[in-house]
Amino acid sequence: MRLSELFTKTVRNAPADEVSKNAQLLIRAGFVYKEMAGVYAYLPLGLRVIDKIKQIVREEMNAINSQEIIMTSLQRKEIWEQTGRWDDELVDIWFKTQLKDETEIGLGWSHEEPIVEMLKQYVQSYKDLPVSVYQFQTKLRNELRAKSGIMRGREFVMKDMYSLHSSAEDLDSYYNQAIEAYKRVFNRLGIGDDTYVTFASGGAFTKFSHEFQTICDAGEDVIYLHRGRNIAINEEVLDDAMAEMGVTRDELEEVKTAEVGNIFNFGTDKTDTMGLKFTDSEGKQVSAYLGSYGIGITRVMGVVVEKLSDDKGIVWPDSIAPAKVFLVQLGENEAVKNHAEALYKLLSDKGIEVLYDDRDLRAGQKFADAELMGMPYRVTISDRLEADGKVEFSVRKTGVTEVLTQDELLAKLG
RNA sequence: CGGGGUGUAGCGCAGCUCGGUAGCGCGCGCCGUUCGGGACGGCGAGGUCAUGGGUUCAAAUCCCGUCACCCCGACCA
Repeated sequence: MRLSELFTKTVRNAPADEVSKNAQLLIRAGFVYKEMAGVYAYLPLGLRVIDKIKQIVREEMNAINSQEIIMTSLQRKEIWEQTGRWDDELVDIWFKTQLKDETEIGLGWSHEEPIVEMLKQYVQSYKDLPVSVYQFQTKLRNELRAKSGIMRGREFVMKDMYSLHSSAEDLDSYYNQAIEAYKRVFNRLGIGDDTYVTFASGGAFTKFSHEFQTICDAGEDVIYLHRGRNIAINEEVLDDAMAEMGVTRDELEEVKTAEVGNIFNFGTDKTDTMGLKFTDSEGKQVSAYLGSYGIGITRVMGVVVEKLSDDKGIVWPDSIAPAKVFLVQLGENEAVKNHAEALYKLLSDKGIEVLYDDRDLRAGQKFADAELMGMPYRVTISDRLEADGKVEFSVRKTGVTEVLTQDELLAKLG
């Protein structure tokens, strides 16, 4: 991608009404555009990040035999009335509207009920189980107050997965597979070290659910952490979980976190009320066991920006950076230009993504933009280096800079 | 939803107290000099002063309403 052709541009000042670090940096760097409070559009660079996060999640969900689908945003009132969750008293974040014929409908803030309803049509026998489906969906929630930039909006992208099983044991086993898959996801996203599987409040079938909480000052949750034993507990279930795990309050460290994922065992709670039954091997009708598993895709993006940026801008991990290399061409000298073009082509042909700064700007502006946008590596080609055909290689995260031959560069990027 | 604050050019801001035809910086366009850390000079474009009403000879400025946005709190399946 050539910066000369990219329609977005960087700006020095963030909008005054944007306070959160993630939104300030993402807006300044041209990754997102604010449509209204809590509602952000994703521009070319931001979309690339979203797509990469999705792809990592997709690979890990596919690896545990889940199948990707897309449910709908428009949802039927009747489905939600089955579990009582159409009620504004119970769910206060509904966006509701109506069809031209005045049929009341809701805009999807979650998809548990619709998914269960949909699966009723396909699950009749124990032979149809287990089944796991997931989707990337734009969730719409009428939050009273949006805040923290893209970390808590009224419209956001979430990966939600649902699994149905013929027994509690089978669900447990899958639930544990999902925990491991989630750990791999957060490791690959570059926040694994600070992300903890956390005890949170459960439901009718289990004492606890599990949240994936990432240490982050901009987060909204507080958890209690035992780093040595790798135990994390949400404050809402602190007493119960401490008893369960045999730890005391003074062994635990209080930290601020952002919830980047959660998994929940519904047992047969929802399938009972919604009537999702299958025929077991003895010919009896029984309710299926349901698990649900979420990851906030756009929230994770915000958390990564919050955690990994520095005073100069964003620092993307390799795995989700819009491009691996920010290629800077300094000056309009023919030889330099040709060299930069050739390197752009060479790297691109090798499958290395390059953001090529071919704009006619001064060095300072290009370097400042490179740092703001946060590609993992910067490669500079200039008059000064052209004599011996070398390039400058700089690591965004550490700032370490060295002059390399092309072969050395390729080795670094390989 | 309670409390507080802010709306003036694409972005950041001044002007409002004390009414008199709207200004600065960045960005943008053209010309020239510059060119490895956000250059400099010259010329130029760009504004229903959030919005509706009121007061007045005259409103960005004063009064009333509305909307939007931000912060704190509450809320967060």
